[in-house]
Formats: sequence, C-alpha cells, structure tokens
Amino acid sequence: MNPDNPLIVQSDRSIILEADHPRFEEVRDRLMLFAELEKSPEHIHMYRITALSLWNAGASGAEAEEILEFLDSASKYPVPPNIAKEITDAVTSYGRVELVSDEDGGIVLVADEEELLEHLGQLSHLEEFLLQEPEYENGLAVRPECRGQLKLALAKIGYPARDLAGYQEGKNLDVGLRDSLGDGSPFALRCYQQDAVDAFYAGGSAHGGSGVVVLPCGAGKTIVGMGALAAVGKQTLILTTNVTALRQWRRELLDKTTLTEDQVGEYSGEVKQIRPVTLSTYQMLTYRKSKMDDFEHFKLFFENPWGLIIYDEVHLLPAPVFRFTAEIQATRRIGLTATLIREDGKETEVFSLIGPRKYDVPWRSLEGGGWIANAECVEVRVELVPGLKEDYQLAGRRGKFRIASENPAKMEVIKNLIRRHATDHILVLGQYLDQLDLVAEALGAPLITGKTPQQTRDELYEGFRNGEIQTLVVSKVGNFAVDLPDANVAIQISGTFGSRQEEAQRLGRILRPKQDAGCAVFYSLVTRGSGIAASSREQEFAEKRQLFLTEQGYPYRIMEAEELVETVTEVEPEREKEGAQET
DNA sequence: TAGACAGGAA
DNA sequence: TGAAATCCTGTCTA
Repeated sequence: MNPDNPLIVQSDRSIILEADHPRFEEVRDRLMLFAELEKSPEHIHMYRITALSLWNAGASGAEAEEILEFLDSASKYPVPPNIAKEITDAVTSYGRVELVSDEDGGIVLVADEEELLEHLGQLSHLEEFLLQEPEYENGLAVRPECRGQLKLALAKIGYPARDLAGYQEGKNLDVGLRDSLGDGSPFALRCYQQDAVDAFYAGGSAHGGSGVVVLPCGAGKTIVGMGALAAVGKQTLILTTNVTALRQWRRELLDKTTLTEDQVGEYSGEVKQIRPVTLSTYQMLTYRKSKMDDFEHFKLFFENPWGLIIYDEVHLLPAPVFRFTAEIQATRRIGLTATLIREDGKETEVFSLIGPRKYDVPWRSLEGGGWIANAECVEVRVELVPGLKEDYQLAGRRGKFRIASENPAKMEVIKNLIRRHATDHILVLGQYLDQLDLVAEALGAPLITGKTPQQTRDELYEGFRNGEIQTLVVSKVGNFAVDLPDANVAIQISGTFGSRQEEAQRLGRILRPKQDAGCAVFYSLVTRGSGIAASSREQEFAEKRQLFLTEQGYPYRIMEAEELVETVTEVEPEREKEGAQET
C-alpha cells in the first residue's frame, strides 16, 4: 500500500489500474489471472473480480493469500475488508466441494465442512442428482449419469466442485509425437506447449483432470492437443467447428504423431469412419432432421471406448453439445481456445462441463519468444459523410449501427491505408456483403464470401500466398476459415455488435511470426460520433470489441482519418524511392 | 457415381 | 439488437 502505486481496489468489486504507471504491465499481467477487464477509457483500466474469474484462478493453483498480497503491494489504499473476504471465499470455494470415487467406482459428493454437506443435501433442486443409497458417513451418493448436471448446479449456487471422481479408462492407443517431420526438420513441443500439456495431464493423476487451454491463434493449439493425445495414450475423439479444420487436424496428426492413415478416421457428412482417433464436427453431433426429430449422430459420443475428447475452439461450442457433454463426464476432456469469452455468456457451462482453465498466458507475452508476431492495433476514426448525418439522427439503435458501419467515407481511408502499405499483404475484413462488394470493386481486389466456391477460394488463397494478389477482401468467412493465408496488415471495416471474440480472431490473422521479424498492423475503421453525442453507436461497440485485446496487452492507438492522409503524402515519396532502388 | 444445389437448423 | 456462414442431408442431373 502506497499512494504512488497504480491500483485502487473498490468495495463494489471493481479495480482501477492506471495505464500510464511504470508498473502498469507487470500489474496488468497479474490482474488478468483473476479479474476481468470491463472498460478501458483513457488513462485507466477498470477490472472487475467475478466469482468465475476467481474460481479459475483457484483451479489453476492460485492462493487467496498470494492474490491479496499482490493487491496490497500494488494498491494506493488498503484493500476493503469485504473484498478481501470475498476473494478469499471465492478462491477457496473451488475445492470446498469435491466429487470422488468410492471403492466400488460410485461417485460421492464430499465437502470440507459437515454443515456445508448437510446444507447441500437439503437443497431440493440437487435432490434429483443424488441417490439414497449407498449411504456414506461423510458424503452423498451421486447418480453417475448426473455428474455433469450436478456440477453445473453446484457452480450456479457458488460451490464449484473439484471433480476427482476419475475417468473410464478408454481403450489404449500406442501413439507418440515424432521427433522429426516429413521434410526432415526436427520437431518438438515448444516450452509453453509442453507447459500446457503438463498442466492438463500432470503425471496421469486425476488432479490433472479435464480442463481448458487458452492460447492465441497461431501459437499451436493443435500441437497442444496432440501432446495431450500422446500423453493420455487412449482412443480419442476430436471435435472441430468445420470440415476444413477437421482435415487440417488429420494432416497434422499424420505429420506430427506416429499415427498411421488407417488409425485416423473422419466422421463427417461425406465419410463415416470410426477409428482409434476419430475426427468429427459439432454440427455432425447436433444434426437432426427437424426440431421434432432426435439427434442422429450423438451416439458417437457414447458408444465408443474414448479415453479422451478434444474440443477444438471450445468458445464456439454449440449449446446442445453441452447437454451431451454433461452425460459423458466420465470421459477425460480437453478444450482448446484462443479466448474463453463466449458472447452467449455460457462461461459457467464451459467451466463446469468441460473443465476449469488449466493454462493461459497473455498473448503479448509470446511475442517476446518470437512465437507470434509483434502487432500494433490502430483505431482509425472516420467522419460520417454529410449526406447521411440526418438519416443517422433519425435511425433507431440498430439502424445507427448499420449506417455508421457502412459509412461510405471509409472507402477513401481504406485506399489511403493500402497506398501506405504498398509492399504488404493486406486483408480487408468486413461484415456486410453490400459494403464488401463496393470496396472490392473500388480496390480492384478479389472478394471472398460464403458463396465463393471452395475451388475459387483455394485459387485466391494461393495467389495471395505467392504474392500475385496483394489485397484480399473477406467477409465473415474470415472468422472461421482456417485455411485463410496469413497477412501482415488487416483492415477491419465493420464487425459484429461488440464481439470480443471476433476481434481476437481477426487479429489472429496477422499474428503468425514474420520471416523478416517485421511488425504486423491491425486497423479498425470506426465512424466518429458527432455533436453533443460524443460517441457513435459504432464507437460504443468498438470499445467493447477491443476489451479482450486490451486485456491481452494490445493497446489501441487512436488515429484520425485526416492525419492518415497527411501521413500518406509524407510516406509515399519514400516508398517510391525504396521501390526504385530495388529495381 | 460424382457434383451441384436447395432446404432446414442453430 | 441482426446478418452471414456453416454443415448435413436428400434430390436431381450428367
């Protein structure tokens, strides 16, 4: 505690961090582990501690005492006693209740205090998950098929359970990672990938149980998955969001593990193979003819001896998959994601049914090791064209957002940016097809949307990769397409209502390390507010979108569209000189 | 027998 | 808040 420190902890669970303070970065990286960034106006960051953020901290081994000592050492004023107590309670509440196995393989709910166990036993909405028999001296018998639902219910009343009840073994599978790849280059897990695998599977004990690994795009989540597969050594089901990702997993498995072609199966719309390692999509599992019909393929989950299920992109897990997952709690699970944020707020479901966060690093910290590219984020503020100002005033909330998003004045800015990056690989990312059509036409650049057939996409991707195409205009396909080539400049011209996830995904497009160690730039074009209303609808959403990246340590530099024009005229002659020298 | 395409789901 | 993308299946065509 010291008035020169950067933090203020308030009794309403919010924490204020001074952004200009010399200790800012160090303190931010610590805060990230147990608090969520809620707002980042100029000069300060506002965090909030939530039950979930503290449970995750507790689950990944943090001690309440450590957290309090840290807050104390970084605060201007004493930490309010009620907050200190809440932090201690929440961090330690993960683990107060546990699920364990008895000698016969039955599941028992135990608690650290008798009164708590008694209290839980009396709750009527937990009753249906419990059995009358057998009776335990210090525990309650759990219906094995309700293990997931019980955990979810416990989390909702503030007693997240540590699940030590163990797993069904699954069928053994002899699999290891290769030490060199097809082209002869050596292969090994990077240190942080190994750490992530160890965090998930610590020596094979139940303590290294199910959970989620958070790593930025391009940092090798697939490789962590393969590491987990090799560590567990059991038959495995891998679930992905789309077939392109599925095929990519298959290629990677064959390239980097000792698995052979006939051991890796694809269970998709096209082929229905079930093999020791089977790949499928979420949509395959959730498919049904109509709302009235049954799910046709979810049996894949149950009727095979899986010893491990890998959930790729766990932040996109569709709701029905939670239901199945609740029923297969006896199978070891690992979730992989770039961000635990779900725009539907189902974070507690992920926590309870997939597992707690096992491994997480600030994205920015991987820059140091050269694992991901140095990236700069710039928000370019653009004036609304005068002709639309009246329409904007009259429009409703959603109309305003659309008008601001499609602001025609953005066109000039895009052109300026492209001129500025004459020698770079540029992706233009947007949300509305009409707008993207116009932009692609004005730039003379190819456009890829959901309607673009796969073959055309492949050709365009190839052209972009080998440099024939400098600029590619991409619709929302860019959020999902795993085969989209890397770029070093991204220009976001419009986006989904405040989706932090989308922002993260799009930044990920430029994070693959550059050969010349060059810097990557992410521009976000936002229509500026006017008059008394200081910020536009789009600006409000942009603020929300940017939160995740700010949390990860990427500051947004604000730039006015006008100053960009000046910069371009300054920069341009230099560029031409450079070009002349090269030729 | 492959591919193209429409329809429904979430 | 709404638009867009994806997937799976079934049917039709060549």
